[in-house]
Amino acid sequence: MRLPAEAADEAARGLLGWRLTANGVTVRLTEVEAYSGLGTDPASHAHRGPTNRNAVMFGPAGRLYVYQIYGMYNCLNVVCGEEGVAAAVLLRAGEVVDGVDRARERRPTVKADRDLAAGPGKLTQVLGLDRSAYGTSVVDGTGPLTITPPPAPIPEELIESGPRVGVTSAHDLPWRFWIKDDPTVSAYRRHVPRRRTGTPAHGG
DNA sequence: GGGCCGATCAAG
DNA sequence: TTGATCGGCCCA
Repeated sequence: MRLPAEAADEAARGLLGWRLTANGVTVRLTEVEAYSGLGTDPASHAHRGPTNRNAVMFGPAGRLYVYQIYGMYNCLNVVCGEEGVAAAVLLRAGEVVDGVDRARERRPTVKADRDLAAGPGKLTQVLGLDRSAYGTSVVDGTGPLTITPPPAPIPEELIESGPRVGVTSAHDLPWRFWIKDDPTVSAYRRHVPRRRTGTPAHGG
């Protein structure tokens, strides 16, 4: 894979099937999302320009952008694109292929193995990672998370795409990618704006 | 300095 | 469908 050279969506597709290893657990990546950089993608955390939080996105490719969400979960992104572009791939879900015991210790409430890493917060939890991994490299072996390519690339016809999850803008952009029919892919939920008064949320 | 809300998850 | 829980970012 040519992480630095590729646009966010190409890097995202290319990462499907890769193995993520950290703290005794290995996950096969089954779902990702692409986020483009400054000015081009309103859903990207880098959209409004560099801040203390997103600074790593503006640096070289192959480093981890970790952010906390909803006060209690962390999400993993791999920075891609040329330095200064600030694009990244959100690692959304995967299948635990090694270290299932340790994974279950970290997520004691889970029932089926396929749910161990079936979402971005879950994936981070299972790998035993948090914001302390911010800025570390996944490509030079110095960081807690390492990535290795699949035995064979995922065939094009097994890759599906659609709108990103929980994203309020750019719903026309099919920048969520997943492996067709894989049971570990997170359930898609269309973004629903927080409702002020008693308007029914269902219908249609 | 204050207020709002999010690239989520699990339980009812 | 909803509560948990808090940092980042906008506005004043």
